[in-house]
Amino acid sequence: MFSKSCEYAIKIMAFIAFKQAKSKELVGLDLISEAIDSPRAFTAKILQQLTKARLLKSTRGRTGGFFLDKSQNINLADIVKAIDGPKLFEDCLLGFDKCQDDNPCVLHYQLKKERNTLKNKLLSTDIYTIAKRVNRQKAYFKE
Amino acid sequence: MFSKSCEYAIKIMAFIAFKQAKSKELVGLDLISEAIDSPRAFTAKILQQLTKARLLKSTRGRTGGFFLDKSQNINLADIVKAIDGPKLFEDCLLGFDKCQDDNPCVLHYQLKKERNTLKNKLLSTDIYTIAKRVNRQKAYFKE
DNA sequence: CTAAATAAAGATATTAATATCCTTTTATCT
DNA sequence: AGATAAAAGGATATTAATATCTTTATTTAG
Repeated sequence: MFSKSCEYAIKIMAFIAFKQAKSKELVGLDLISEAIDSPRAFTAKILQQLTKARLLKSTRGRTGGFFLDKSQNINLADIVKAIDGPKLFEDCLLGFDKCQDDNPCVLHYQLKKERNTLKNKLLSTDIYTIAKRVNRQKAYFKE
Repeated sequence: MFSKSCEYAIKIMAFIAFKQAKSKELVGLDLISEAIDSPRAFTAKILQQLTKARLLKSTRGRTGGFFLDKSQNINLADIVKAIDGPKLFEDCLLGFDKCQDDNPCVLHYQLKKERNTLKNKLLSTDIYTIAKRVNRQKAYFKE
Protein backbone atom coordinates (compact mmCIF):
# COMPACT_ATOMS: atom_id res chain seq x y z
CA MET A 1 0.00 0.00 0.00
CA PHE A 2 2.74 2.45 1.02
CA SER A 3 6.37 2.43 -0.05
CA LYS A 4 8.98 1.58 2.55
CA SER A 5 10.03 5.25 2.55
CA CYS A 6 6.47 6.24 3.28
CA GLU A 7 6.19 3.74 6.12
CA TYR A 8 9.24 5.29 7.73
CA ALA A 9 7.92 8.79 7.07
CA ILE A 10 4.68 8.09 8.90
CA LYS A 11 6.58 6.76 11.90
CA ILE A 12 9.00 9.68 11.80
CA MET A 13 6.26 12.28 11.83
CA ALA A 14 4.28 10.54 14.53
CA PHE A 15 7.38 10.04 16.64
CA ILE A 16 8.36 13.69 16.49
CA ALA A 17 4.81 14.68 17.39
CA PHE A 18 4.93 12.26 20.30
CA LYS A 19 8.27 13.58 21.49
CA GLN A 20 7.31 17.22 21.20
CA ALA A 21 4.17 16.70 23.24
CA LYS A 22 6.47 15.90 26.16
CA SER A 23 9.33 18.30 25.63
CA LYS A 24 10.10 21.22 23.39
CA GLU A 25 13.59 19.98 22.59
CA LEU A 26 14.45 19.30 18.99
CA VAL A 27 14.53 15.71 17.89
CA GLY A 28 17.66 14.37 16.21
CA LEU A 29 18.27 11.72 13.58
CA ASP A 30 19.87 9.21 15.93
CA LEU A 31 17.00 9.32 18.36
CA ILE A 32 14.47 8.97 15.58
CA SER A 33 16.04 6.05 13.77
CA GLU A 34 16.55 4.22 17.04
CA ALA A 35 12.98 4.84 18.17
CA ILE A 36 11.32 3.69 14.99
CA ASP A 37 13.91 1.01 14.19
CA SER A 38 14.85 2.28 10.75
CA PRO A 39 18.21 2.41 8.93
CA ARG A 40 19.97 5.59 9.96
CA ALA A 41 21.26 6.89 6.61
CA PHE A 42 18.06 6.12 4.78
CA THR A 43 16.08 7.79 7.52
CA ALA A 44 18.19 10.90 7.04
CA LYS A 45 17.15 10.98 3.38
CA ILE A 46 13.49 10.73 4.27
CA LEU A 47 13.87 13.48 6.84
CA GLN A 48 15.28 15.62 4.06
CA GLN A 49 12.31 14.89 1.85
CA LEU A 50 9.88 15.72 4.63
CA THR A 51 11.72 18.94 5.34
CA LYS A 52 11.72 19.94 1.67
CA ALA A 53 8.00 19.18 1.55
CA ARG A 54 7.63 21.56 4.51
CA LEU A 55 6.03 18.99 6.75
CA LEU A 56 8.99 19.31 9.08
CA LYS A 57 11.35 22.04 10.04
CA SER A 58 15.00 21.58 10.89
CA THR A 59 18.00 23.44 12.19
CA ARG A 60 21.62 22.47 11.64
CA GLY A 61 24.56 22.73 13.94
CA ARG A 62 25.48 21.39 17.30
CA THR A 63 22.05 21.60 18.88
CA GLY A 64 20.23 21.08 15.62
CA GLY A 65 17.42 18.68 14.92
CA PHE A 66 13.91 18.38 13.58
CA PHE A 67 10.68 19.84 14.83
CA LEU A 68 7.10 20.47 13.89
CA ASP A 69 5.43 23.76 13.27
CA LYS A 70 2.69 23.50 15.85
CA SER A 71 0.35 25.72 13.90
CA GLN A 72 0.31 23.15 11.10
CA ASN A 73 -2.06 20.23 11.50
CA ILE A 74 -0.61 17.38 9.48
CA ASN A 75 -2.60 14.33 8.49
CA LEU A 76 -1.57 10.99 7.04
CA ALA A 77 -2.59 11.95 3.52
CA ASP A 78 -0.15 14.87 3.65
CA ILE A 79 2.68 12.48 4.43
CA VAL A 80 1.70 9.91 1.84
CA LYS A 81 1.46 12.61 -0.82
CA ALA A 82 4.82 14.07 0.14
CA ILE A 83 6.64 10.76 -0.15
CA ASP A 84 4.71 8.53 -2.56
CA GLY A 85 3.04 11.29 -4.53
CA PRO A 86 -0.65 11.40 -5.33
CA LYS A 87 -0.86 8.02 -7.01
CA LEU A 88 -2.66 6.25 -4.18
CA PHE A 89 -5.36 8.88 -4.28
CA GLU A 90 -5.53 9.87 -7.91
CA ASP A 91 -3.97 7.34 -10.24
CA CYS A 92 -5.86 4.63 -12.05
CA LEU A 93 -5.52 1.29 -10.29
CA LEU A 94 -4.83 -0.38 -13.63
CA GLY A 95 -2.50 2.21 -15.08
CA PHE A 96 -4.73 4.23 -17.41
CA ASP A 97 -3.40 7.71 -18.01
CA LYS A 98 -6.89 9.06 -17.84
CA CYS A 99 -9.29 6.76 -16.08
CA GLN A 100 -12.54 8.61 -15.77
CA ASP A 101 -16.20 8.01 -15.28
CA ASP A 102 -16.74 8.07 -19.05
CA ASN A 103 -13.72 5.93 -19.89
CA PRO A 104 -13.28 3.70 -16.86
CA CYS A 105 -10.92 0.80 -16.42
CA VAL A 106 -12.44 -2.44 -15.20
CA LEU A 107 -11.76 -1.53 -11.57
CA HIS A 108 -12.73 2.15 -11.68
CA TYR A 109 -16.30 1.83 -10.46
CA GLN A 110 -15.67 -1.39 -8.58
CA LEU A 111 -13.30 0.19 -6.08
CA LYS A 112 -14.29 3.83 -6.27
CA LYS A 113 -16.10 3.86 -2.94
CA GLU A 114 -13.45 1.89 -1.08
CA ARG A 115 -10.65 4.11 -2.34
CA ASN A 116 -12.56 7.18 -1.31
CA THR A 117 -13.19 5.81 2.15
CA LEU A 118 -9.50 5.10 2.54
CA LYS A 119 -8.55 8.54 1.29
CA ASN A 120 -10.94 10.22 3.70
CA LYS A 121 -9.60 8.21 6.58
CA LEU A 122 -6.05 9.25 5.77
CA LEU A 123 -7.16 12.85 5.41
CA SER A 124 -8.92 12.83 8.74
CA THR A 125 -6.22 11.14 10.80
CA ASP A 126 -3.66 13.60 12.06
CA ILE A 127 -0.30 12.86 13.58
CA TYR A 128 -1.20 14.30 16.96
CA THR A 129 -4.04 11.81 17.30
CA ILE A 130 -1.57 9.04 16.59
CA ALA A 131 0.96 10.50 19.00
CA LYS A 132 -1.63 10.49 21.76
CA ARG A 133 -2.37 6.84 21.18
CA VAL A 134 1.30 6.04 21.53
CA ASN A 135 1.45 8.06 24.72
CA ARG A 136 -1.38 5.95 26.12
CA GLN A 137 0.47 2.82 24.98
CA LYS A 138 -2.24 1.87 22.57
CA ALA A 139 0.16 1.78 19.63
CA TYR A 140 3.89 1.39 19.04
CA PHE A 141 6.59 2.59 16.68
CA LYS A 142 8.51 -0.67 16.72
CA GLU A 143 8.00 -4.26 17.81
CA MET B 1 -1.84 -0.50 -4.43
CA PHE B 2 -1.15 -3.37 -6.85
CA SER B 3 2.12 -4.19 -8.58
CA LYS B 4 2.30 -3.66 -12.33
CA SER B 5 2.30 -7.44 -12.75
CA CYS B 6 -0.88 -7.63 -10.75
CA GLU B 7 -2.53 -4.90 -12.79
CA TYR B 8 -1.83 -6.88 -15.95
CA ALA B 9 -3.00 -10.08 -14.28
CA ILE B 10 -6.37 -8.61 -13.42
CA LYS B 11 -6.84 -7.45 -16.98
CA ILE B 12 -5.69 -10.78 -18.36
CA MET B 13 -8.14 -12.76 -16.27
CA ALA B 14 -11.04 -10.46 -16.99
CA PHE B 15 -10.24 -10.41 -20.70
CA ILE B 16 -10.18 -14.19 -20.97
CA ALA B 17 -13.47 -14.37 -19.08
CA PHE B 18 -14.90 -11.79 -21.46
CA LYS B 19 -13.65 -13.65 -24.53
CA GLN B 20 -14.86 -17.02 -23.35
CA ALA B 21 -18.34 -15.72 -22.70
CA LYS B 22 -18.58 -15.16 -26.45
CA SER B 23 -16.71 -18.14 -27.85
CA LYS B 24 -15.24 -21.32 -26.51
CA GLU B 25 -12.00 -20.87 -28.44
CA LEU B 26 -8.78 -20.68 -26.52
CA VAL B 27 -7.26 -17.26 -26.05
CA GLY B 28 -3.65 -16.72 -27.10
CA LEU B 29 -0.88 -14.49 -25.86
CA ASP B 30 -0.88 -12.17 -28.86
CA LEU B 31 -4.58 -11.51 -28.63
CA ILE B 32 -4.35 -10.88 -24.90
CA SER B 33 -1.41 -8.51 -24.93
CA GLU B 34 -2.96 -6.57 -27.78
CA ALA B 35 -6.33 -6.35 -26.07
CA ILE B 36 -5.06 -5.16 -22.73
CA ASP B 37 -2.17 -3.13 -24.15
CA SER B 38 0.60 -4.84 -22.22
CA PRO B 39 4.17 -5.78 -23.22
CA ARG B 40 4.04 -9.17 -24.92
CA ALA B 41 6.99 -10.95 -23.29
CA PHE B 42 6.18 -9.71 -19.83
CA THR B 43 2.57 -10.72 -20.29
CA ALA B 44 3.76 -14.22 -21.16
CA LYS B 45 5.51 -14.41 -17.80
CA ILE B 46 2.42 -13.36 -15.94
CA LEU B 47 0.35 -15.89 -17.84
CA GLN B 48 2.82 -18.49 -16.63
CA GLN B 49 2.41 -17.37 -13.05
CA LEU B 50 -1.35 -17.46 -13.30
CA THR B 51 -1.22 -20.91 -14.84
CA LYS B 52 1.11 -22.19 -12.12
CA ALA B 53 -1.24 -20.73 -9.53
CA ARG B 54 -4.03 -22.73 -11.21
CA LEU B 55 -6.15 -19.69 -11.92
CA LEU B 56 -5.77 -20.41 -15.62
CA LYS B 57 -5.32 -23.48 -17.73
CA SER B 58 -3.26 -23.68 -20.87
CA THR B 59 -2.45 -26.00 -23.72
CA ARG B 60 0.63 -25.85 -25.91
CA GLY B 61 1.02 -26.52 -29.57
CA ARG B 62 -0.34 -25.10 -32.72
CA THR B 63 -3.88 -24.48 -31.50
CA GLY B 64 -2.80 -23.86 -27.94
CA GLY B 65 -3.78 -21.00 -25.68
CA PHE B 66 -5.25 -20.12 -22.33
CA PHE B 67 -8.66 -20.81 -20.88
CA LEU B 68 -10.62 -20.76 -17.67
CA ASP B 69 -12.04 -23.70 -15.82
CA LYS B 70 -15.67 -22.66 -15.82
CA SER B 71 -16.40 -24.55 -12.59
CA GLN B 72 -13.99 -22.23 -10.76
CA ASN B 73 -15.31 -18.89 -9.66
CA ILE B 74 -12.34 -16.57 -9.44
CA ASN B 75 -12.41 -13.26 -7.61
CA LEU B 76 -10.02 -10.33 -7.53
CA ALA B 77 -8.50 -11.36 -4.22
CA ASP B 78 -7.48 -14.70 -5.75
CA ILE B 79 -5.57 -12.87 -8.47
CA VAL B 80 -3.94 -10.38 -6.13
CA LYS B 81 -2.82 -13.19 -3.83
CA ALA B 82 -1.44 -15.22 -6.72
CA ILE B 83 0.69 -12.37 -8.04
CA ASP B 84 1.45 -10.02 -5.15
CA GLY B 85 1.09 -12.53 -2.36
CA PRO B 86 -0.95 -11.96 0.79
CA LYS B 87 0.76 -8.75 1.85
CA LEU B 88 -2.09 -6.43 0.91
CA PHE B 89 -4.44 -8.47 3.06
CA GLU B 90 -2.26 -9.70 5.88
CA ASP B 91 0.95 -7.72 6.28
CA CYS B 92 1.41 -4.83 8.65
CA LEU B 93 1.12 -1.49 6.89
CA LEU B 94 4.24 -0.27 8.68
CA GLY B 95 6.34 -3.40 8.33
CA PHE B 96 5.96 -5.10 11.71
CA ASP B 97 6.61 -8.83 11.52
CA LYS B 98 3.78 -9.42 13.92
CA CYS B 99 1.38 -6.54 14.10
CA GLN B 100 -1.48 -7.67 16.28
CA ASP B 101 -4.25 -6.30 18.40
CA ASP B 102 -2.04 -6.55 21.49
CA ASN B 103 1.09 -5.14 19.82
CA PRO B 104 -0.25 -2.81 17.16
CA CYS B 105 1.68 -0.42 14.96
CA VAL B 106 0.43 3.15 14.88
CA LEU B 107 -1.78 2.41 11.87
CA HIS B 108 -3.13 -0.98 12.91
CA TYR B 109 -6.40 0.16 14.48
CA GLN B 110 -6.60 3.31 12.40
CA LEU B 111 -6.99 1.49 9.12
CA LYS B 112 -8.28 -1.87 10.23
CA LYS B 113 -11.83 -1.27 9.08
CA GLU B 114 -10.87 0.28 5.74
CA ARG B 115 -8.50 -2.56 4.92
CA ASN B 116 -11.17 -5.09 5.74
CA THR B 117 -13.71 -3.35 3.56
CA LEU B 118 -11.25 -3.36 0.68
CA LYS B 119 -10.43 -7.01 1.21
CA ASN B 120 -14.09 -7.97 1.26
CA LYS B 121 -14.74 -6.05 -1.91
CA LEU B 122 -11.91 -7.85 -3.69
CA LEU B 123 -13.16 -11.18 -2.36
CA SER B 124 -16.68 -10.52 -3.55
CA THR B 125 -15.89 -9.23 -7.03
CA ASP B 126 -15.46 -12.05 -9.50
CA ILE B 127 -14.01 -11.88 -12.97
CA TYR B 128 -17.29 -12.81 -14.67
CA THR B 129 -18.97 -9.79 -13.16
CA ILE B 130 -16.21 -7.64 -14.58
CA ALA B 131 -16.40 -9.39 -17.94
CA LYS B 132 -20.11 -8.63 -18.14
CA ARG B 133 -19.49 -4.96 -17.51
CA VAL B 134 -16.99 -4.88 -20.35
CA ASN B 135 -19.50 -6.61 -22.58
CA ARG B 136 -22.02 -3.87 -21.82
CA GLN B 137 -19.31 -1.29 -22.54
CA LYS B 138 -19.36 -0.01 -19.00
CA ALA B 139 -15.64 -0.66 -18.56
CA TYR B 140 -12.55 -1.08 -20.72
CA PHE B 141 -9.29 -2.99 -20.78
CA LYS B 142 -7.32 -0.21 -22.38
CA GLU B 143 -7.71 3.47 -23.11
C1' DC C 1 38.83 30.73 17.31
C1' DT C 2 38.61 25.86 17.20
C1' DA C 3 36.57 21.45 17.91
C1' DA C 4 32.46 18.99 17.98
C1' DA C 5 27.94 17.87 16.63
C1' DT C 6 24.40 18.29 13.64
C1' DA C 7 21.59 18.41 9.05
C1' DA C 8 22.22 18.74 3.88
C1' DA C 9 23.98 17.17 -0.24
C1' DG C 10 26.09 14.21 -3.50
C1' DA C 11 27.97 9.81 -4.96
C1' DT C 12 27.71 5.05 -4.92
C1' DA C 13 25.95 0.24 -3.83
C1' DT C 14 22.47 -3.20 -3.46
C1' DT C 15 18.16 -5.28 -4.26
C1' DA C 16 13.74 -5.95 -6.34
C1' DA C 17 10.48 -5.08 -10.06
C1' DT C 18 9.78 -4.64 -14.73
C1' DA C 19 10.84 -6.08 -19.26
C1' DT C 20 13.03 -8.44 -23.20
C1' DC C 21 15.34 -12.11 -25.75
C1' DC C 22 16.52 -16.73 -26.94
C1' DT C 23 15.87 -21.66 -26.57
C1' DT C 24 13.06 -25.75 -25.56
C1' DT C 25 8.92 -28.42 -25.45
C1' DT C 26 4.50 -29.64 -27.20
C1' DA C 27 0.75 -30.11 -30.35
C1' DT C 28 -1.25 -29.56 -34.88
C1' DC C 29 -1.51 -29.09 -39.75
C1' DT C 30 -0.06 -30.33 -44.32
C1' DA D 1 7.75 -36.86 -41.33
C1' DG D 2 8.50 -32.01 -41.44
C1' DA D 3 7.05 -27.34 -40.94
C1' DT D 4 4.57 -24.36 -38.12
C1' DA D 5 2.63 -22.18 -34.18
C1' DA D 6 1.82 -22.10 -29.63
C1' DA D 7 3.20 -22.05 -24.38
C1' DA D 8 7.16 -22.92 -21.07
C1' DG D 9 11.54 -22.02 -19.40
C1' DG D 10 15.94 -19.85 -18.75
C1' DA D 11 19.09 -16.04 -19.27
C1' DT D 12 19.81 -11.36 -19.54
C1' DA D 13 18.79 -6.24 -19.54
C1' DT D 14 16.79 -2.17 -17.69
C1' DT D 15 14.76 0.67 -14.29
C1' DA D 16 13.24 2.04 -9.82
C1' DA D 17 13.39 1.51 -4.82
C1' DT D 18 16.05 0.84 -0.93
C1' DA D 19 20.21 1.68 1.43
C1' DT D 20 24.90 3.24 2.56
C1' DC D 21 29.03 6.15 2.48
C1' DT D 22 31.54 10.42 2.10
C1' DT D 23 31.85 15.23 1.94
C1' DT D 24 30.05 19.87 2.85
C1' DA D 25 27.62 23.50 5.34
C1' DT D 26 25.96 25.22 9.65
C1' DT D 27 25.67 26.09 14.48
C1' DT D 28 27.17 25.99 19.14
C1' DA D 29 30.08 24.79 23.15
C1' DG D 30 34.33 25.39 25.12
